Amino acid sequence: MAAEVTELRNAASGEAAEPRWLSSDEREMWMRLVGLTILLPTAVEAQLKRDAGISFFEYHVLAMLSEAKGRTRLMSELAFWANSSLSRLSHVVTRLEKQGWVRREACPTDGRATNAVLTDEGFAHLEANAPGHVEEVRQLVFDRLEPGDVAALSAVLGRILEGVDPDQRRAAG
Amino acid sequence: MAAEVTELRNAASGEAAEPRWLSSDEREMWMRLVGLTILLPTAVEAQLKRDAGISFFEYHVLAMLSEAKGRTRLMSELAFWANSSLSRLSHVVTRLEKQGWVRREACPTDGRATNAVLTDEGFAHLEANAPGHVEEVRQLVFDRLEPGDVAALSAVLGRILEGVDPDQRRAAG
DNA sequence: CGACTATACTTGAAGATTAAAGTAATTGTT
DNA sequence: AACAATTACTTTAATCTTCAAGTATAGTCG
Repeated sequence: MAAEVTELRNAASGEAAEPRWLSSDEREMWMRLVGLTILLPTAVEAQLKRDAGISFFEYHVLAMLSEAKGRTRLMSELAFWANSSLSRLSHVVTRLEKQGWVRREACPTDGRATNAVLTDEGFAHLEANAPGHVEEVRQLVFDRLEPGDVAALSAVLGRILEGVDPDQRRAAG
Repeated sequence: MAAEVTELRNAASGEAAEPRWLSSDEREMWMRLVGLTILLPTAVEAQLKRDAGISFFEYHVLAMLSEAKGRTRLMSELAFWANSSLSRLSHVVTRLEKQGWVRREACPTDGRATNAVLTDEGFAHLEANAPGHVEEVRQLVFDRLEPGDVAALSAVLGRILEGVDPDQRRAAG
């Protein structure tokens, strides 16, 4: 009975008795995934910084605004599309406002809310730098994929993303 | 002849005349990849911060040290394995040193170089928190993959990584 | 209607990262 | 051997992000 208790101890509490260590193939994949999460943004950022004087995150914020109708989004919506906390976004929008690329407007229907609006200057800056950016993304990513990889990768990434943020809404910060 | 010149203008300079915009499938995949590079590290970090009081990057540095022979690596080697600039690593090692998890040693064969060494306390801390970390990685990533996904993903990630840092050595910072 | 809680941000300070210089040792050059 | 260039970091300062509060408006419930 004593042995049984030992064996069941963790199972009953919901914890695995023995860690489910990664196999060497899994470990290899994980190392690559970790490397990618650091190196890919860094590489994309280098091009944008050099050619557009802007960070990847700032570019992405402008891009998400440019696609919204009226080039306008609520801060909280924009934060979601930019994978950002509200706090981070607020600081960045302040900077973008100073550059004249974004403007804040009070939301007419909700007194608490703020709309971020892409200005014409902001749109022009985005438009001017989009070709260089997509070319970089192509060279770094898509030119290295084979037919079928896009669909396969997209599906796998989608499944991982679901778990990373189940309710699809990032917490406040 | 005038038209011909126009057509060749950019081709000759090596620039694409018309940007190679992403298709909607490619765009979808890119958005997911961008989301992953932000959300996955954030999620992993949350577990480590909560349970180990350590950042993902710090954990990774300790892990890369633990696998080296003598639990020792040159700063520049460690920076490579941690996907880090030397500057960033230097700051982090200073912090880890203050916590007693890492120690610096002069390299005996090269007066310019510094070895980072994982202390027993550092190893113990890593050992204590590794199970929780791998369990989180399993839940976030591997439990969501189907058979064959590991090999396929690993291959694709490997190809992208080659382009992101062709010489496999990150520049100094 | 009035308190109470929740939502939607904004702000200020603390902590981390990046960028630019600075230091020191080593290697290559003549 | 002397000098320049390179390598391997470290350090300082500027920038950015996160964290913890703070503010104001909007719903909710008695």
